[in-house]
Amino acid sequence: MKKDKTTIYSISDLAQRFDITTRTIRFYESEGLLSPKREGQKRLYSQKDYTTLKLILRGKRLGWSLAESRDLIQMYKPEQNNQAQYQKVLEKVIESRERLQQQMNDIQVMLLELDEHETRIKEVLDTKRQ
Amino acid sequence: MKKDKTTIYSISDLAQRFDITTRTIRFYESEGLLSPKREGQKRLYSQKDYTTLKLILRGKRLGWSLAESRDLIQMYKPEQNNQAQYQKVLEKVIESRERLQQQMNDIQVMLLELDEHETRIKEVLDTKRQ
DNA sequence: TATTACGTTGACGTAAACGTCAACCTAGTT
DNA sequence: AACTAGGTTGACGTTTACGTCAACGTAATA
Repeated sequence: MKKDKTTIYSISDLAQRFDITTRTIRFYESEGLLSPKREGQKRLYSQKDYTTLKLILRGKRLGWSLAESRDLIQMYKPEQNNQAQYQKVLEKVIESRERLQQQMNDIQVMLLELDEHETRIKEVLDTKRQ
Repeated sequence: MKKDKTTIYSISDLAQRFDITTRTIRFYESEGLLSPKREGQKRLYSQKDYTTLKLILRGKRLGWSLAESRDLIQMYKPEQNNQAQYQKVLEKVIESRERLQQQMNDIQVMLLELDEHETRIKEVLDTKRQ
């Protein structure tokens, strides 16, 4: 079963696939990050919802707040019809990109420091060995 | 005044330079991330403390918890004397690197999606213009 | 000597992001 | 009909990372 457009997930389905709790998923909805269809009471998640969740969790791994992820999600929604709206979205794109580039930079610095530290340690271990 | 080894900072000095509050700095100390010298009651921060703070804030920008940053800081301390300790540090180095690489990957995906979205929007704006 | 600047230690408050019940509904199975 | 598996909505609790007082100390300056 691959991700064709008609695939539908239950809440526990998603919880399992992403290794989070159903409580978390409902919480994201209450915060305006998700808005699944309903069948009676039960929530039905589409492929789009799945993608949105993936985006949220990616954001979390990068330390983005739910509010920030919600903004991103809004940005990707095709509700913007007039020119002014588009301009705002383009500005948001730039902001997000800048944030991500700062994070990239931070990561590179951290990786460099890790490398240096590793080298130092291995040198100590080597000299000890003689 | 550049960063020679003897430069000393007051708490409000650091707060200004990093644009955080003194409360925050004291909080980091209470959580075991900093341990400045004292002059009577007053805290005196060395160049090492400065560097540690920089590391903490870099971690924050990447969504690392204070506990994680504290582990990193511990890792960089030259207290480890026996082989087993060094081995543990090397493992930690690997873990940290993996985490950072995951984050790098997440960033690249996000940047790609931003690019695609920007392109789509600009296409719409272009076709509208005709 | 009084004020001002800068620092200190509690103690309590708060926002974000959930966890943890409890009480309930519903559809299918024994 | 009773049970089980999954789902629902509150409501309250918890952790992290600080903010916000209050009450006090100390050193330099007016």
